[in-house]
Amino acid sequence: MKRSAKELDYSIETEETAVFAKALAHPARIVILKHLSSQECCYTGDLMLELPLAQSTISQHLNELKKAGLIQGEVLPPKVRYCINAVNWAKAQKYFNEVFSEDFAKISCC
Amino acid sequence: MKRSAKELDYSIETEETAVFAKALAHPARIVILKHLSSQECCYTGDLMLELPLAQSTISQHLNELKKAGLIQGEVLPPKVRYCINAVNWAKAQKYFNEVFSEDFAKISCC
DNA sequence: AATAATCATCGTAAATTTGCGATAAACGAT
DNA sequence: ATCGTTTATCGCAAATTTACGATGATTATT
Repeated sequence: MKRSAKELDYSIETEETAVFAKALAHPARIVILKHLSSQECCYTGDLMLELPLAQSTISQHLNELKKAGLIQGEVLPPKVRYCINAVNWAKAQKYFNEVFSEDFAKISCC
Repeated sequence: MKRSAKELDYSIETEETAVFAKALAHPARIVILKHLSSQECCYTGDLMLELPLAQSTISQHLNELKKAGLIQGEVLPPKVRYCINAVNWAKAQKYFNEVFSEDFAKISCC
């Protein structure tokens, strides 16, 4: 890794797509996102029942998703309720649709 | 990372979704995929014109995409022609659509 | 047989990711 | 004021990712 983080070698959209993809790049985070998008909201404790991971690890995964902008947390002491971030969710939908806009089902390329 | 790679803690679909997402989790690979899906096929040399990376690094990224199943290479000495893998491309489309099936545009969750 | 072109692989270094237990922080309830 | 509940953060270790230059492999051309 010799490249500076400040250089801008790619378009904003390309960079953001990669950030969203990285957020999805772990099965635990897929589980969390699917759970949140089907159940509207949930607490960290709920996720501990669905994941084979320590509480601290789940908290880290939640933080990854938050950093990527896909979820948001509302503090309701002593709990924290997590939900999908609607704005960035729509953005991610759009970006992934663009990546996969082309359909190769009937094209025999090679 | 204390967990064994052999344990199966998640569903096959969840694991595969994460693998596809990891393949997309770098801007260079987004560029490659977009290029391939718009241009049908291309050679490694073509990608060197579009990416600020060394040839060996691009080769590694191509290998990542190949391992994830999203692309395939046909050896045409001394070149190699890369294309989208239609079967897994369709699979990835389906998986991402499932993750993002829910629409939060009009739902005020939190 | 030697050369040029193209791409993969090797070796290495730095950064990041993933995981855990332990501990801290926040707050309601007692 | 202390205790229990819930979640975040710290510190650490192991694994993986990303990047490069150098080298190797393959094959057409000379």
